[in-house]
Amino acid sequence: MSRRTPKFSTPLPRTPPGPVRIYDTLREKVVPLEPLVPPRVGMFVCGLTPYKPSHIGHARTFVFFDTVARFLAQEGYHVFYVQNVTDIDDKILRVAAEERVDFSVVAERNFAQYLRDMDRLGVRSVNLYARCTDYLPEILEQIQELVDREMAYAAGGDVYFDVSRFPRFGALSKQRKEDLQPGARVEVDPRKRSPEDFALWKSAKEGEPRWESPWGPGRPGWHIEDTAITVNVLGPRYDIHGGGTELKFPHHEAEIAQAESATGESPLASIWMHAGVLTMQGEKMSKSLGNVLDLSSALSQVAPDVLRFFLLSGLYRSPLEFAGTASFEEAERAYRTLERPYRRGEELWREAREDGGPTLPEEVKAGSRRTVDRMVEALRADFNIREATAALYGWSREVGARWASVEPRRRADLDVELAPYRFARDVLGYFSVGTYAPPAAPGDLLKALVEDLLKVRQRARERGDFGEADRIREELADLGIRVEDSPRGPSWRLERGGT
RNA sequence: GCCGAGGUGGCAGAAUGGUUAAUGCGACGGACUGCAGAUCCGUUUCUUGGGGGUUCGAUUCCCUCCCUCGGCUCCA
Repeated sequence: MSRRTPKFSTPLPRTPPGPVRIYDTLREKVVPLEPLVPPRVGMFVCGLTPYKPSHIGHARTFVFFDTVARFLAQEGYHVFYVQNVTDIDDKILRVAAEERVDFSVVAERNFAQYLRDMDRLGVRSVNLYARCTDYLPEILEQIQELVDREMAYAAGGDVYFDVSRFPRFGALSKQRKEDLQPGARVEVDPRKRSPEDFALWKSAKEGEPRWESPWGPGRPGWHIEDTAITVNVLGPRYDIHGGGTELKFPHHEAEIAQAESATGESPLASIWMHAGVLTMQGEKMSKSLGNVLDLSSALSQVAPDVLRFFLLSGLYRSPLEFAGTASFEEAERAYRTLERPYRRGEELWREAREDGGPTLPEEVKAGSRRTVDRMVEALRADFNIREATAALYGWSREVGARWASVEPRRRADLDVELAPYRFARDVLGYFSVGTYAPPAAPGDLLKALVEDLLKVRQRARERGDFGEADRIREELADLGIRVEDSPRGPSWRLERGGT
């Protein structure tokens, strides 16, 4: 596949080539994406530590980077997207100890749940989920390399990275060593030579899981797995590193220090992307603060497609405020006003004639193309999803009037009119993610009964007995069956949570 | 204290050194409908946190003050 080849099942208007521009935290400006080995793009995003079920704050980051990967693929890049899974760490051990089970039970249970939730949200672009515990040889090798180069030192079974040997430490987060407040939030380990040093290897305490190492039995520190994984999977340098903004310091600084010291190559990642946090009542949603909404609870309150839409609203770099149910309700209304015309268009497409070419006026075809162009341009400008969505709203107004009529249509025309929606579907994941439970799977018996009732109602309407007609409609509504009249006759569907 | 990101209409939330500051939600009016819904059309509200500066012109650039959020070794 060459660059710029659309991946769509239906032809999409060609958008003129142009670079994707992304804000790079390290350089503090928007820079063009220039892959090291075009058209390949290597992308790594810091994954989660599955010690608890994940929440909608995590989902924001991962839904966003899923969209990044989808868009880059749409732009013709061959994306390889890696996410790590920190399946061994202090908190997992703590939970495992409480439950009296092996740490892997806790990690695998929560990770499996995470995968199910991500699947429901339409996150499907990750090519490799790399578990820390699957990379012990690579981790040990990288630590050894750092020790050999005297960038790290062993101390009582632990191994620490010597930050004083890496002057660029702090470049990403713009922190100067002297400005840091050691111990501001976390106790300083007395075995470190300097407070800013960080652990590469932690010696095993009594009863803890352990792996053998030249420094004694223990387990990897928090930061080392990511670079051991990326150096081996993506190489010493790669194109995009993503993660939540709160990981900038110290985690991403540590990654840079480790990888660049171990490989001697720089920069580790060409572009550092940071997704803003999800806040709740003005505070970061955080597992440790406890102000979290678990993904599974969220998905019991709101349809997955609406949740995805909500998480993608707003600029990815800014904080996104979650105001509880009100946020979901507003997102739902906003999303459905896009979804309704899309569904209508696809329905018309299914009913349309297959033969013949497009008959739409040129300005309609141009309008469709302009809309897609505007969406592509918005996404190329540092993933402005909001602007891309605004373009789709504009297009919805245009097709809304045409699609209200009952004239017969051609598929070729509808392909043109649907192109902007299909772009949103494929790239942003709108309209393609699960909606409320039974989408419309009424049994045959129910179907027959409802259709019969609607015939009775139609006869009542025809003889002007609107009282009876409305009564039938209301009674059906009470049963969760929604009836709507249109020039094409009545239609009905099961409401959310309906029969 | 230090670093970073922000403060835009009733709400959410974009954008730009220069015509009337997107878009959505809400509200109001109209068309369509027996009614409702959906759809379409129109209206509604901000002069862009306070102050100062640069400029022919700033919401957009600079300075300063106030406030919010994130980070300063648990965190997506």
